[in-house]
Amino acid sequence: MPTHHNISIAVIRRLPRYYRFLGELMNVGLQRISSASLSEEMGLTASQIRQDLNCFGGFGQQGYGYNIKELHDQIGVILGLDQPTKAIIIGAGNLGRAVINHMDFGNRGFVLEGIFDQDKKLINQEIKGIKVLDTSEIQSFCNVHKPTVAVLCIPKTATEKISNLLIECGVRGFWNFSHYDINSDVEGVVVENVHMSDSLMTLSYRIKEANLDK
Amino acid sequence: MPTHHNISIAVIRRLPRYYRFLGELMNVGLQRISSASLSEEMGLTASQIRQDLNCFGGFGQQGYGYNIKELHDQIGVILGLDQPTKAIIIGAGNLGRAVINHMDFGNRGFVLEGIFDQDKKLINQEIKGIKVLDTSEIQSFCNVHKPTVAVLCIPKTATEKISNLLIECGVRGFWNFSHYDINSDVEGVVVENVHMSDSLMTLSYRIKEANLDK
DNA sequence: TAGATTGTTAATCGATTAACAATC
DNA sequence: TAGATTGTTAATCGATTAACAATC
Repeated sequence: MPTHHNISIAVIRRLPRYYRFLGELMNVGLQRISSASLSEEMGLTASQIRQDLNCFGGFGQQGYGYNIKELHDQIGVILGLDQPTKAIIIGAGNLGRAVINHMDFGNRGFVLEGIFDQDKKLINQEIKGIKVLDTSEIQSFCNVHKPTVAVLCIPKTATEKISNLLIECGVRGFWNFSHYDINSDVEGVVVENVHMSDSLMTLSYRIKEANLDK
Repeated sequence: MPTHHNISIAVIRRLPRYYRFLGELMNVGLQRISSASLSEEMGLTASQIRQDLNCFGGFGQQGYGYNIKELHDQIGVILGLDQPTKAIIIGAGNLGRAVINHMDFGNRGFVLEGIFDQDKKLINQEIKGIKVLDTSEIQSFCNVHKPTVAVLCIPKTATEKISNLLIECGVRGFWNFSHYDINSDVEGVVVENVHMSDSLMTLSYRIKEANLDK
């Protein structure tokens, strides 16, 4: 079981990308690949690939390269995809429903166990076989099911209050789609802020810059 | 008009966050703020804030700090939010519809002008007042409307072909939600890969790591 | 064995932080 | 003027890249 500490966030953010590319190569039927070939495939340096992988152990073999399936599966284990983490989602509006229907939680290391909303029209509806519960039931649900992670698809005005409640209820991680930055000064609480709007504005800047010369 | 070159991507990615925080402070009715106060608010160093802002010019005043509204609006201009870029969206499934309904394109520097899907059941439906067109009409639509950006909410299997078509049609930027990495070796084409799955797997890793000691 | 390619150390590069003179 | 705070240069830190000995 890999228990590697102090891995930089830059490396961690590249892991899912390695996982994805190796998965493709696997599907294509390839057995082995060198860091040089993979670097060409992925558009980064062979050095970086070897450095990254060596944070977690020697997966390669001198003179041979890396076994694609083995490396793919190992990265899956490093990411924790084999030990599903219990998750709930707060907010079943447009975005929440799209996340529920679109995301393959099972293959990303999570199992979705609860959906909450405050809208009376949504409560008791079923989405992907899970019944939408009233947000007032979050606390009692958490006491029973003890989810580790909450996906937040709620307006920014509600995020601070809800995230504090959830931390009290034992939630240890947030996948946060709201436009509010959760500041997790609480020990052991992890936040992944998605901030789609920020991403879109970044594109706006870069489009403009790319066309300055024209 | 700001025409600043060679700004690092790290700085650019912080701009929307500054914009967001300054917007909040503005709404609260504040007039001015020092880099020191803003750094506390945002959880980064005052040095970094001053460095970042100085990439684009001297917005502050010694002994006083920054005028919140002025700085907010300037960053908006830097991001290009005042000159809306024409966009189309390809894919009106769960995710596509959520993006259309949920994203405030108008306040993020874009105007959504077209929606495309290949599903006969969706074609001719209206979403947010825009009629869904068949993907076969992309080319003729682009000839007339000349959109600059395409939002891709399609499966990864379709992404390479569609993105090549769009580049031929004059599209210069992609907001890509598919699990395929568009490689924009084409001069002047900008890609913002969203990769929600990667984000989720990153959370899986970090949750696991944060709880190793337990 | 010879060739290939890793794992790992050292060098480089870039980004962040600290310091302080300039100035409002 | 004195105090505050910026703009900017210099120092530090960390991440990426290059190089090469180890080894399959």
